[in-house]
Amino acid sequence: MEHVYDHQEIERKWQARWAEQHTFRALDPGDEGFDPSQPKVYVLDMFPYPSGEGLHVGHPIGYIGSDIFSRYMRMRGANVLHPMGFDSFGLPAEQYAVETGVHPRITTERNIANYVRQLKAIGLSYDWDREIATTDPDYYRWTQWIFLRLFGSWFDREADAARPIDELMAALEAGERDADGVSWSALDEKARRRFIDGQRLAYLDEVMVNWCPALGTVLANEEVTRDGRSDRGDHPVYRRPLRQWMLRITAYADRLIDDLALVDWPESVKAMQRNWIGRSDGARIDFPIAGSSTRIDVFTTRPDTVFGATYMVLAPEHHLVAELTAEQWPEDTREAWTGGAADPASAVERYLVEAARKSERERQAEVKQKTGVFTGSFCVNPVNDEPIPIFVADYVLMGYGTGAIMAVPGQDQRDWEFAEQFDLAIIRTVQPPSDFEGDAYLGEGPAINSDFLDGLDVEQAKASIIEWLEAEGFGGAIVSYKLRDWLFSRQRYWGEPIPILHGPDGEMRPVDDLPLLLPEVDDFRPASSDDENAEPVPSLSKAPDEWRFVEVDGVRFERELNTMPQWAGSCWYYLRFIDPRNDVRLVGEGVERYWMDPRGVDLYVGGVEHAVLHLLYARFWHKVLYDLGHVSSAEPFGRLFNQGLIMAHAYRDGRGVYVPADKVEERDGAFWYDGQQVEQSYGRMGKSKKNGVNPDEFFAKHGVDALRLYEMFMGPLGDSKPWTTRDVVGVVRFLHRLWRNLVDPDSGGLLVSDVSPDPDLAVLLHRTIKAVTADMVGLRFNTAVARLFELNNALVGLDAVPREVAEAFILLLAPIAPHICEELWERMGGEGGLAHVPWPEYDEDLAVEEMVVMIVQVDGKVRDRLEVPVDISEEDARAAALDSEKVAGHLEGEPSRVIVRPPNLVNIVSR
RNA sequence: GCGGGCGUAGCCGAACCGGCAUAGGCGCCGGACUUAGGAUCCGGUGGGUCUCAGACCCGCUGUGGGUUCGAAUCCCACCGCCCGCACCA
Repeated sequence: MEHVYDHQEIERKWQARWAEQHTFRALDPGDEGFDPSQPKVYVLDMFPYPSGEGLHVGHPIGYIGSDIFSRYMRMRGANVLHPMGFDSFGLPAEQYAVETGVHPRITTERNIANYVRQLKAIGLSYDWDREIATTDPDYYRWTQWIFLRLFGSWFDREADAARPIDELMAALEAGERDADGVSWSALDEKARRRFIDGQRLAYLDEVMVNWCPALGTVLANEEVTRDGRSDRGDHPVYRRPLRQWMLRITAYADRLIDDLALVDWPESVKAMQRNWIGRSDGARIDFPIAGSSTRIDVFTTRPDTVFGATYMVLAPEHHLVAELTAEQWPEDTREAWTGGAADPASAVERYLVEAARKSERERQAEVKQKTGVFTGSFCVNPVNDEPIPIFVADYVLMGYGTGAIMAVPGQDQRDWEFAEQFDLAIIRTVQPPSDFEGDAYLGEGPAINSDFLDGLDVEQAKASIIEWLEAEGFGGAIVSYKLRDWLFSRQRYWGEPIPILHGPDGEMRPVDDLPLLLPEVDDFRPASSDDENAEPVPSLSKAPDEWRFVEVDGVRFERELNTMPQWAGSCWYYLRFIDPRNDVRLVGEGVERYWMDPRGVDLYVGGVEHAVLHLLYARFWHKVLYDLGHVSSAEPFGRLFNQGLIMAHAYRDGRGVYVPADKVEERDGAFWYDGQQVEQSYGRMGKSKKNGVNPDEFFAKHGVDALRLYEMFMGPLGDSKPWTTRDVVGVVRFLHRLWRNLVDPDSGGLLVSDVSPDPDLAVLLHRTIKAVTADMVGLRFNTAVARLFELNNALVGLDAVPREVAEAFILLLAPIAPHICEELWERMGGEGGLAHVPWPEYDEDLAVEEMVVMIVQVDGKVRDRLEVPVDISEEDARAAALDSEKVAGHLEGEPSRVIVRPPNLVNIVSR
């Protein structure tokens, strides 16, 4: 028994050979050996952040799936680009640096080396010559370059596209455009600059941010917990305005929605993106203030209900709050409206202080209990001149619509609740059905109490009132979005420096000499404080003065000290893989067109957690680059696939402490660890739950091919499913069985001969080729593996496997379990490895049996099975079925009908 | 509340178009090999009945309806679960 399957030696041998021979190098047009007649396929994984913990077996499932597809497409002859790199800027390395003083660059390099080792151990067929890291200056040089394109562009609404800002300036100077209604020639230099800077796709603006003094940085909304504390470290987070870099993603809102029609993505991801962008069509209505030129502009999706507007609400941050706060309470002010204050100013003041103290999360947690206060002022309903009291309440958000609403309690549940609480009038303007029992009525119905709208249905009433508003100058149809511009600056060290110089007078200049390297600092600690009023201080303010200050034309400029968020590098990395060493361009034009035109990346595999942010940001950048002529496809990722998570059971003892999952035993329907009963739970695999499976141990025991097979065989690639160590033995047996079927254990010689397969085996082989081929394209690797199991089982006990069968089998399995297949292929005389050996073809005639089983049903129940020729005629099938004795026993009298579907089925209807 | 998706055996799952429900794997049962085996190999595995190497019958895809000769598949209602968003006017 010398010649058994030794996975370790085989893996070492073939992984070394792939590396040596650059087996998976992707050839570009013009490269030696490049075949322009073949189609191109760009297969991309979402590149990882190289964390210090390395990979566990749950991580690579998507990589294995995309690798199988890549290997399959190579065998199909396609030119395959399948690269890997690292999204290596980010907080953990910086945090680690704060704790240990080790420079993030060192940590990052170390972690990347470990990741590369682990990924290579899985046998993934990346073109490692194209490896990139977002922290590499040769890479982030181009991230900075793209930022400068954003800075140097504006969004032309008429063209619905970004254009270089020089073209805007030329048009202004030529008098073809004006600056928001003001003639260009009427503006001084500073005003002109302010206007231009306000038009850029990358611009500075004062916005509300999540400020965490303890961490010394602003945080993205996703980094703040529901109770208004920092996700990392659980520190308090405050809302405050701050001047920050913003990217004008909102200009692309409609294109980001519309172009989802161009891509083959999961419907759920498209839905999430649409939802995030949150387009809603409605109207703006301006409510005049009596005796003033001021108007309150509101956004509503239900302009048809305007006759039912019984009060107004401004968000606490609304710019008109101060102006509309009256000196004294009007006579008919109710007690519930005042908050118990002596005058409107103090009531509003007190309310604003409270509202500001609350985080957005806290605000949302108070959905049940509405709060608010009367300003003492009224506006006028333009449709009927009724006075309407104006309130300030934080259930209206400044960030959506206009930050002010007309409240229509009759048709809005939130307004209803507020109205009940504050004793405000409720007027229904849509007639609910007679059996309606709820509060606010949101459904269809004829308009009532609405003057000239009465009797119209909702859609007609909307159209009618919008026409009226436009005619009378009180507003009109508008569109509102939930999407906001992208807050792009961070006060962190470990990110791309923003390449801008600030001069006196607010002048900004781009840094053209890229890359702008991160300066060295002694201390990576962010400026931390427990004072909520502390000013945010970027880490780069600790850079030496030589870096911070630059003299340009005799004037002292200061460098921008904020860095970019982690999303920046991942917004365009798929482009750099195409041309990773180009030092004159982001990506060469010819190769970019070859790999990206017309649908972009052909298969993009990654986790659904990136459904919105990464994928939306990347699409935005891509569209800007497209508008400016740097890329040739409208969308970056033509086909997206989300792999499912590998889940695992975890176990906790009586104290709630996790115990090692691999040491837990099941007995009598309960789970036991070390003599005591433990409780089972289910969730993501992870170190803290002690339910992770170490890949190194797995490889040592069963091998990489077993891991790849197992993870693909568990179930559909897109589903989340539980890791069950017990089940692994199935694929291990499969591999040993395969080896035994082809290799003589005594001599090590091949059990393969040049005989033809018998007809049954030939049919099975060709059916398997057909099925596996279809599964490869559809990424249904679980069923592909099942088919290969069947074929393998059919070879058991043969004295010799027909060569034709053995070769095809190895080729079919090769993308999934490449190591054992390379070894067997070589032993069978194949030369040069099998990465580019043509995929087996099936013969449709051979995939069909001559005789098949036809089922005979009586009233839909199977009563007999008959062996019939595949090409049986309808008449013969009917006759054979009616001839069946078993059928006769279930028939009384003449059948009323006979359905014949040769050669599969005959259904006899007795009734 | 809104949006997306799912429910098949003891477990993971298969079944592109409506046509033999449960392929493949695990587990379990039996056998072989063996000093032994939780290793490996071979066979069986929805339930029931009988005259038990076989035959016959029945049931079955979360629940209840509908369409159809025929439904896991299509339609309606309900129940349960997962994911995302959520005071978005």
